[in-house]
Amino acid sequence: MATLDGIDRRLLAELQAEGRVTNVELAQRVGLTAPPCLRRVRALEDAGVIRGYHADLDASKLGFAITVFALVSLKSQAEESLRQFEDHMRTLPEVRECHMLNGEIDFILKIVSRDLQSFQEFLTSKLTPAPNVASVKTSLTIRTAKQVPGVPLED
Amino acid sequence: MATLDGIDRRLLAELQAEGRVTNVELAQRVGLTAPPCLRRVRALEDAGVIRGYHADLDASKLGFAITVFALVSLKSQAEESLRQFEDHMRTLPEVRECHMLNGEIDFILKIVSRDLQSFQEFLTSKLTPAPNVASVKTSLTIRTAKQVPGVPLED
DNA sequence: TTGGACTGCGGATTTTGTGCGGAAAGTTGC
DNA sequence: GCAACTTTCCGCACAAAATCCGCAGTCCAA
Repeated sequence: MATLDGIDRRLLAELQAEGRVTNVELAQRVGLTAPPCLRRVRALEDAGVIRGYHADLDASKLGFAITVFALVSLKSQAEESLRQFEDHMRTLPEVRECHMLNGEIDFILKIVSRDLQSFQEFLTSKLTPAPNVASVKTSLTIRTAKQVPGVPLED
Repeated sequence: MATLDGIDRRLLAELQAEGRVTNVELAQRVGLTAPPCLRRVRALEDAGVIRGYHADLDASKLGFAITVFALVSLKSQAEESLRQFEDHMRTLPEVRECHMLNGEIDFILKIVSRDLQSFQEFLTSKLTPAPNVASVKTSLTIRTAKQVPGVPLED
């Protein structure tokens, strides 16, 4: 956990909100000139605080109408079984997120698919028959009210 | 849903994976020169296909140790009640995502917090007492095996 | 053939990125 | 307690690179 000063936090907040600002603009916003601003950003990248940058795409405009959350329980919670399941999830492009949870649900998945048919095809041919899967409960997203990336730096 | 050709799709895939590539680099990767490449990107931005760009930050390195999924049921599913709840969620910085679901669970939330104490403070003072909330079931994330933004353009 | 859309080229402007001098803050030794 | 040293980081200057505009040529489709 790196030691960050106030300027670093403002840099991160700005870049999280608007990842393609120019360095000169960014420097103005945080009250620096461009060179030290760039050096700080590079340092944050090298330290792994900034993992990368991503375009935020409109899924519906690209023909991905379906977002589903799947609650998965496994038959065995042995570490090797968990790893094996996670490795499998990493190979499936429809699975965008895979989180291991406490409690009786073992994993939650976020799945993005083009339509209901291709989702069900995915579910029955890729997810449910995966080794060690005990149960899968899925919930379709009706609408998304909020979708903000990252962490709440604003407080 | 915009009409995209193969070059557009490759542009989007590249920008989703690496949102800060320079335009000249991007142009090379998709087989264009820089000016038409930039015009395509601008057009995709204007069309809303690209909603924006965001830095991907390491939550743990910034002191946000806790990610929680909360399954929320409301007392009333009237449209006005749903809207009211969504509006409230939009005001809470800890709530990073809020999706309305089908089935008996009404909403799923992704919540990011600094530590267990501040999360429980948030839960008992902000979420559970929110108007119209019937029940909240939370699950702590043990570890995250996969976290990929956006849509599966690679297929 | 003509219109429309898009590409590639050239060049002005802006941005990125590096080397260097100097100020501020913290540290060591006396 | 204080001076000298070290460290760190800023801002300036300048070179390299990318952005982004006007313009002319090209490729389809009507």
